[in-house]
Formats: sequence, structure tokens, C-alpha cells
Amino acid sequence: MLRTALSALLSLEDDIDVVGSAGDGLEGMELTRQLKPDVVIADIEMPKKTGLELANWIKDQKLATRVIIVTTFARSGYLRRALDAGVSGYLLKDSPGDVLPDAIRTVYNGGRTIDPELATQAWSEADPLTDRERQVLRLSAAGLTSSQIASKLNLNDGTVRNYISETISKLSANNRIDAARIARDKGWL
Amino acid sequence: MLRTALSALLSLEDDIDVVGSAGDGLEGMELTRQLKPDVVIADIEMPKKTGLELANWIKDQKLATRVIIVTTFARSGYLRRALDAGVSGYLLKDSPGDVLPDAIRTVYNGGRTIDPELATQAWSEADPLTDRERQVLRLSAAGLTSSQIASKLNLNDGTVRNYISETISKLSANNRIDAARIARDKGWL
DNA sequence: CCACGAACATGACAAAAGTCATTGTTTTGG
DNA sequence: CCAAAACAATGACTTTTGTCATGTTCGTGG
Repeated sequence: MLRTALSALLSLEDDIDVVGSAGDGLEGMELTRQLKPDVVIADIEMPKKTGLELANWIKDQKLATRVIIVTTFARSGYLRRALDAGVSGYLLKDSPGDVLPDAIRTVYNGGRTIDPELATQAWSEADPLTDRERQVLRLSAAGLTSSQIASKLNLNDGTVRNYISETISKLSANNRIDAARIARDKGWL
Repeated sequence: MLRTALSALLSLEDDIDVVGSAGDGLEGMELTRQLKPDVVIADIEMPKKTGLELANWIKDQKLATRVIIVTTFARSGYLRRALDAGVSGYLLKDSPGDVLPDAIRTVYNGGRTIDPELATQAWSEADPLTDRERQVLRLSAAGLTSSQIASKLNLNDGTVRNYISETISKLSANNRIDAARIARDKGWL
């Protein structure tokens, strides 16, 4: 719905043409390859392929296409990963409606547009979690007990508790629930 | 952004006039009072007042205005509460873009439009939680320990554990994390 | 090559969480 | 008004978590 609505919004601008519209990340790649647009607008959380994967793919293919991420999530971890993937813009869905056309123009002319709210806190903290820790924390956040996580990952019960204990202290959280909440908020999960 | 984009989308329809647009629930009430529109499109999770509160307010005021909820969340609990609040439509943001204009027409003519995916499962289960249980579970989901919750609510430590134990068994969950997840998914939190 | 950090494991202990039975007091709907 | 619910508390008990110390293995970068 947002997609069609944004198409409608952008069609009203004289200097912007909407050349295509994709329902998921994979379709997005396909269309980008075929149409070679100047600018791609993508969400992060999409079916099949995320917006970050799409951006990385565009970077790897060395296409001239620039990427603007438009997403719901004001998470510094997302922004950081997006910038690593070479995107030119990162906007929030709840920013005023007229910023998108402006952002497209800026980016088309080689500039960058980062949501001001996020730009400041972006480089404040790096993700301190290791892959294993993240993985364990994710399962824990899904409501599994330590032993369930252990058997799912073929680990020892105590090992899992160690990982969780590590994440709790790294994130200075109260407990595993708190740790998961903090990691999620920062975009580290 | 979705708001302006939807305005643009709906402006393209000949038989639909966008008479106003509000940034939060309170503004929505204010505008509804002034403009008395035929149909109001509202999200559920909004600042100040939720879409459900807005719908209830419209019902209480006995206005002729009909309400369509457009939200991200496919939660049966939300739909149920929305229907209790007398809304005429409940659509998901990720449904195709052309359903909204049709929905508006249907609702304007006295009909109802409920997202088919949700309509089936809507009456499957009622929220089994009491107010207290919900309240305690919410704090627990925020990462507080039982004793922190207890002192926040002026309750006894064990009482809080009892409530959580109750919710866990009512929702047949593994633990408090799981219980919170289940409740959230159903829209009971 | 070797230091370092990751991943994995064990055991022991303390703290928190979860269960159950029981007993009251309010609220509230028929 | 009465019966159900909801709300609140206590105690006793088990299980799960969280912490700590300690040790092994393995791969990468300087």
C-alpha cells in the first residue's frame, strides 16, 4: 500500500519518473538489473531479500544506481549497516511527506540524505556482540529456554548460559529480556 | 510519509475528496469534530491517541463518520477491539494499493471491509488476560525483574510472580518471555 | 610463529523465576 | 443480593537463570 501510495506521490512531481515497482527484494534486484534506474527506494525489512542485501548487491554489481532506504526503524545499527552497503540516503517513514522528493533530487545529484535524528547517534556505539551471542540472544528473545537453545544449536546448556551472561553484561542489561530489547532497539539483532 | 502518500493516492480518485490530514490521534479527533467527514482513515498505533480510542470517541459522539483502520499489524486482538469500537473497515498496510479506494466506497455505502486474512481468525480466541496480568506482563516484557515490577506497582514480590505464572499457563508459554511474545502477537498487550 | 580473541565446555554457587496450595478482600454482573 | 471473578498475599518448593573461574581448541593478523 505504501508502495503504490508513494508511486502516486512521486508521479505528481514533474522531474521524477517512477519506472518500476517491486513487491519484494528479489523482484527489486531483477527490476534494477533490467531498468537501471537512477535511484532505487527500498525498505529494509522486505520478503526474500532485505534492502541491505539489495544495496550490497547494487554495490557489488558496480551499477550507477543510487539507493535510498525508507524504513520504519530508527535504529543506529541499521543505518550503520546501510552506510556500509553504500546507500546514499536513509529516511524514516514517519518523516514529513515532502522530504522524499527532495531527497531523491539530492541523491540524484550525487548528495546524501540521512535522517537528522539518526545521523547524530549513528557512530555512537558499535555492535559489541559476536555472531554466536547474537544468535543465542535471538532464540532467547523468541521465548526458548537455555536448554532448548542448547539442543537447537548442539551446544551445552551452560555454554548457552555463558553467552547470554556475556550479552547481558556487554549491554549492561538486567536480564536476557532486557538484553534482547536493547539489542533490538539498536538494530543489532 | 504514508499519510501524505495516501493523500496523493486518494486525490487521484474522482469520487474521493481528501478534506483533512492529522499527525496524531488528538489532532484526528479535532479535525473529525470540525470537518465531519464521511470516512476517517486511521492507524492504530499513533501518538497521543490510538486509532481505537479515536474510533470509540466517534462512536460515543454518535457521529455519522465511519472509520477504516489501516495498520501494519495482523493481530486478531486489534481487529476484535476495533470491531468493538464500531469501525467499518480493517485493512493491512501491506495489502495491494488499490483496495483502499474500493474500501472507502464500500464503507461509504454502509458496507464493511475486513482484511480476509484476519476475518477468519478473528473470533478464534478471546483475550484471556485480566488487566493486572496484562499490566504485569507488559512491564516484564520491558525487561524488569519481578521485584522491580512489584515495587513499581506497590505489590508483593510473590504476587507478581503469581500473575506471571498465571499468564504463562493461560497462554501455554515456556516462560515470561514467551508469554509476552504470544500476547504481543495476538494484539493482547 | 605466537598472541589474541572467538567458540566451546564444566562445575559450583547464588539469585531469580516459576509452581502450588491456601486464604483472604474487593468488584461486579445477573 | 449472591456468586463469580479479579485482586492480593504467604510460604514452601523446584527449576531455570545468571555469575565466575578455569581450561581447551582453532583460526587470523602482526
